[in-house]
Amino acid sequence: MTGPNDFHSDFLRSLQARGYIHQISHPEELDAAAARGRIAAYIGFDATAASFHVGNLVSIMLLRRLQQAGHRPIVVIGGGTTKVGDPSGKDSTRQLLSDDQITANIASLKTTFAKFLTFGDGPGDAVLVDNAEWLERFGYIQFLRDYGVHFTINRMLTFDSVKLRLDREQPLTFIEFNYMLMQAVDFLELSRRYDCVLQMGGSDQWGNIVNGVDLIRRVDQKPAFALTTPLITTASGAKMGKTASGAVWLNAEQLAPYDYWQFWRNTEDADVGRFLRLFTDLPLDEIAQLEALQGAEINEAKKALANAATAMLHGSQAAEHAAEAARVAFEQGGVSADLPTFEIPRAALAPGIGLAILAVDAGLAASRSEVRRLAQGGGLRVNDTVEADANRLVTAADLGEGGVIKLAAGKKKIVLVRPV
RNA sequence: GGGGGAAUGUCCCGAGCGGCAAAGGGGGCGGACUGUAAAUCCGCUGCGUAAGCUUCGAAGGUUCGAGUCCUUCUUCCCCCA
Repeated sequence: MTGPNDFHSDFLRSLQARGYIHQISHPEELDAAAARGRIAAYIGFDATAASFHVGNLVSIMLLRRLQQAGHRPIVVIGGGTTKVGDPSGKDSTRQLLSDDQITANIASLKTTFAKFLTFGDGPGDAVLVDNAEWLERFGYIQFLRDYGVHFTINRMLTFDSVKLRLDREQPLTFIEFNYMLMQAVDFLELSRRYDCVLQMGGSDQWGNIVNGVDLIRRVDQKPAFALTTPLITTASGAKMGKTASGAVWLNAEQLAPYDYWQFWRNTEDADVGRFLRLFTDLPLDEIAQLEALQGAEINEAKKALANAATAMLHGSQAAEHAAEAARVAFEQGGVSADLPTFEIPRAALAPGIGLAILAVDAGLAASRSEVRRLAQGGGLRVNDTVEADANRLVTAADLGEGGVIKLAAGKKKIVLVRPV
């Protein structure tokens, strides 16, 4: 939205063309710097969960674009800041995590970055650092003397993250109030260590990022820039990132590649082009063609999106399996071994097991009551036959094609029950 | 320190004369229509096969019966000092 329409650097041109830019602090200067030579830029990630979800994907892709343009991505994992808690965009204080949890989360998150970035010691290679490395070294008084002097309360009170809480008369704890200082110090530290000139992030990070820019310019008189991405929502206005089964995690253990593929396959028509540009490496002209498809044909574009996005995260083989499983399940009505599977001891089928119980165990529903309601509404199917009685017994006689029982809740949630 | 309000279905907002599993939204789920889309329409939305069980900030009490009345406590807001 902000800045000139045509940039000179490959990096910003690419971001512009693919829809990553929301705001840039000094567009011309940054563009010139990126056109002149290799720059280093960073994005910070908090370690509040063991896995990223699609909401973080824009940022991760942004670092990927940076590297593709020949620049150096720096991934900052907030081992230190996570201990403080970012108040941005939240109207209540988040539960603070223990050191052990944070350490475990960091280890888990690291594996995801390797799928999107090339790490190493070369000049364009990505590096990953944990801000606990420097933040934890500070003593309180030293921190206040070194950095506290550069921040006025007057100004801090004007930031959205703070104002939001105050306006809503929600408490903002002192520890959270300090978050923005720590993030600014991160940027300064990276500027000194890696000559990092740019911090990127979601639009809700603008205030935090600009603080770092100001700090660097003031303390070291060095260039520093901010760049934020727009908040990604679906065309119908919903926050992106929910499926039938919950959040769209990037870890395969928390969301199977099949479900990840399905998430992208179910993209709204109006979002296909935008998502292809943001979340795949497909060339822009190819995307333009896919985007131009009309009516039912746009499903081909959604498959391309699902294939590309899944391949990038889980590998091309996983993507092919997911695509094939979906093709068999949806276009032929059959079963594929790649569908989500639930294993049950063969012995349990002899006396028979209640359908409602089985459906809950298999993860199709949260409670037996829910299964019952599903059945009443005509949404429960066993081997593609609508089943109105959630209490009936499921036995070995229900084993169908491939020696499995195919349970479905609605048209999209399918689980194969496999006796072992 | 004094006075006044508020907390509801463990997703959110929000009604609730002492008989309430608790109005109404949003969201979510299912069905219909389509194209595994959107929009629209319909149904469902505490747990349990059922009898029944457990819910309305917490703990006590009054009552045949309490979300609803009383007491104490917790948290949040407002006004006065």
